[in-house]
Amino acid sequence: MSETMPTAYDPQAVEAGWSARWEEAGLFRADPQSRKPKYSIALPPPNVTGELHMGHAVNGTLQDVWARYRRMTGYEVLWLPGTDHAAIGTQNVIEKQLARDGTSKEEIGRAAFEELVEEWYRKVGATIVTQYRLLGASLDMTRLRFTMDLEYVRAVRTAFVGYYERGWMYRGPRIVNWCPRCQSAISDLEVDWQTHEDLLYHLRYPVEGSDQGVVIATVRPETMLADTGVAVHPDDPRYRSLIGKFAILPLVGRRLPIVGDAAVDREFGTGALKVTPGHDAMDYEIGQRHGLELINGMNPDGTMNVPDLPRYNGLPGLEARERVVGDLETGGFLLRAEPYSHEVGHCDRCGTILEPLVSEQWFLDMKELAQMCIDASAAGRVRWHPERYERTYLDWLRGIRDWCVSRQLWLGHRIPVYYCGSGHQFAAVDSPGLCPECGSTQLREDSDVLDTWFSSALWPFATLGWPEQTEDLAAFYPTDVNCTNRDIINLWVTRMIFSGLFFMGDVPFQDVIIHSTIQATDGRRMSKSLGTGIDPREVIDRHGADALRAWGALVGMANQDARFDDSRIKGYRAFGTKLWNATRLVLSSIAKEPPQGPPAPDGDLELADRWILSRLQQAIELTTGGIEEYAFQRSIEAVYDFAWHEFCDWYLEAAKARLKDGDPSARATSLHVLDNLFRLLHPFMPFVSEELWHRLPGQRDFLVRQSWPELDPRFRAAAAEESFASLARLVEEIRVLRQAHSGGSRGGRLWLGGEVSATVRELVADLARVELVAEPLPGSLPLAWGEARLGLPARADDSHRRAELRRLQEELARVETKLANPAFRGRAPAEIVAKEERKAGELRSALERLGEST
RNA sequence: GGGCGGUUAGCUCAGCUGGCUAGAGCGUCUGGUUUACACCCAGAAGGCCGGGGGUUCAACUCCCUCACCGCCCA
Repeated sequence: MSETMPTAYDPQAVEAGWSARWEEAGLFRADPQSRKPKYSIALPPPNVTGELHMGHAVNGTLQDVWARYRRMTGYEVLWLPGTDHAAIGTQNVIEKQLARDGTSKEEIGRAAFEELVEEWYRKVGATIVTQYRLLGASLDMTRLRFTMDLEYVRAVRTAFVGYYERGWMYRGPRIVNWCPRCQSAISDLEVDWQTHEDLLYHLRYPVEGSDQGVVIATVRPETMLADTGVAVHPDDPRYRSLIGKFAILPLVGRRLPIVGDAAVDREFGTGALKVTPGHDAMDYEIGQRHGLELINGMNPDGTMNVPDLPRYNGLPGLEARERVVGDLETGGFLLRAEPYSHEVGHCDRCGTILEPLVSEQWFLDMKELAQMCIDASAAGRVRWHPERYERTYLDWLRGIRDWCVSRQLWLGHRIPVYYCGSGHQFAAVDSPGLCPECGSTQLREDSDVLDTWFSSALWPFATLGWPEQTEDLAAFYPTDVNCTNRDIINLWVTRMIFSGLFFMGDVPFQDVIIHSTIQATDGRRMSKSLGTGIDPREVIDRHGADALRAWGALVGMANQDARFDDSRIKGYRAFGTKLWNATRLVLSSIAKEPPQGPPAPDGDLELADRWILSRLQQAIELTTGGIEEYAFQRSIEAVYDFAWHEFCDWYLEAAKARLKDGDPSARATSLHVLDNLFRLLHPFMPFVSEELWHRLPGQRDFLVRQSWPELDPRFRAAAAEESFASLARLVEEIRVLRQAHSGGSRGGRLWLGGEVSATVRELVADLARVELVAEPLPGSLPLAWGEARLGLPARADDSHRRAELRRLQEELARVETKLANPAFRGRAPAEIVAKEERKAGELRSALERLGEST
């Protein structure tokens, strides 16, 4: 095998073939009839608005780690892929494209627009699938889903009808966040708040039958045209006497009832509030309480809708503002305008300033659904990682408002509600031929579509075939883990939880993992428009998917944000090279005569063999623990350190000679360690681990079908670990000493005193590259960490030894001070005290050896 | 205004429930090629662990406070 192994590791060459081979072998196809325990994850479906970015790559990596690890620990795993149609997002992308071509969706018409949408879905959907394959994601591609699939559409309609029949889906005029550009309502969670520096206008409204007026303050003076009242706080002595009177609306002349309402903030502005129920959420509520008229003063495109006032009718918002302010000033109603900083809502898809607007929309009553979520959380049925995000979820649920689920878009799931000529209204999963109440065939379907999140909320079970009672649904629901970004905790995760509880009677997943947000190298947001975005494919081209994944797994759950760091990714590529070469070394020595089996714990093993097998146990424990406890950085570091700094740096160096001489225990040990190492590494770096594992002797299936390394306590060897550690310390001291005195990486004559086995003598000589001598040579240097003397050709000066003595003396003084403190001896655990005493002893003997005259 | 996260080596970050001389990768510097690997090997330098206070035998770690950076909600 080693003959065919290239001398250099080339990630592209290694990775190229494996995704296809894995998929052809059906390794990731889940079997609902399997008798193994089930483990499932629904991939958070990426939007088809664009290709995958670094955040998706990290998100996918984390899930792939669990998927592969669970397969190796005996589970039947389903990791289900798919994409989301992202109605408003996709519509915007296509509209921008049309605008670039100098046309618009209105110009080309609905049918042509829908064709463009279909084409877009196909193109981007295919790219996304390719990207996951490049990443090595072990998704079950035979179950690929899209939120606009026919079966999925049916699930969405069924869900709507389910809520409708429960009486929780209602339609009515309410204040919503209206985007004049998208010409659609959007939900509270889709509002992007930005600070604006505007003017706060103080306006005087005359009071009927009085020569005084009431002064109100507003930042949106143009909305006054739709004012239908003035409100003051009922306990405000400044205005109490006005309650029940009327103000006269300037420019319009409308009589405005002055009402007392406790919702008025006495501290804001003048403490008196103009009430515009059609264009402000709080005003709407005040209007409702006091029976104020509701006037819709704005068209869906944001222009003024005041047919009785031709001077303003049809003007765009800002122009209307200028004209209104000018006229108010002329009329003497404008007292002053002062700079004012406040938060203004923008559409998070297109950036347009949102207008609060009364319109007829569909709402989902959230009272009971929110309570179901709160209860599930209290019962511990959903666990958040990190835990603090549970509060984000609970805080939102406790202050929840009904969910506006209708959107006025050209693409998305049509609301399955029908109206007949006689005014009946009903919801139906399947398109009905006639009205169930009056039999009328004159049916009109509701023209609105559903919020995309309404359909995404069904993802964990709609993808498994719901509402049909499928085998998949029985086998794989609830899923185990939901792994996502914190931005969509409430937009998506919470809504999946109540949807699952309502329709399936169970939470959709037990663990929610919120991973870190990937930032650009300089800490800015990674975004295509800022030019800070990085395509994972570029990184894969440079360093390979394995390297990207190792880094992603390392930083994915470590912190709230993670900066992109090319040098670290590059480091994992170098790690791949290291493993490649270590494998070449081992293979070259065992190729002719492969070991017959694993090393026997009680067999004829040398010190180095016993040591590395014991260290392997530690590596298995740390790696496994890290995965189980959602702390992948511990796993990665454990595998990396073990492989590089223990196996390569020390074991292979120590065992090299024996390997070449055909020593059976060295061969069996090194093969066993590599085999285990590749298994441990496989969830993180699947390609290179698969490749190298396949090159080991014997029949090879696929790594993901092998069992996860298990701890074998018989390989734990505390004594071997201790002797190897002190041997290594001695070798290091020799290297330092030699470099301090003569430079160079070899040479010197070492005398070793005390009771040291021949094995250790040879190992020290070999690893430190010194010659052993029977007697200490005159003028040779003492070592601190062993009964030994090193003779070197050149003796420069004594400064290294003096520095070392000083360092050890200082350290000893610290330890002795601590031990001399009765409080320490009295209160610290005996174990800690004993440790300090041991340390003091070691330091004293090291000082004694070094202090000997030279 | 309320909440959350962060501040540790030149850079990017580890450091779990307090207890090794505070670590890693990259970078810098010194030395090294008897065939596993220069994407390498052996070393070194570099840190008042953001400031102040407290608890404790013991604080990077726990508590209080301040400053700065970032995010979320209103």
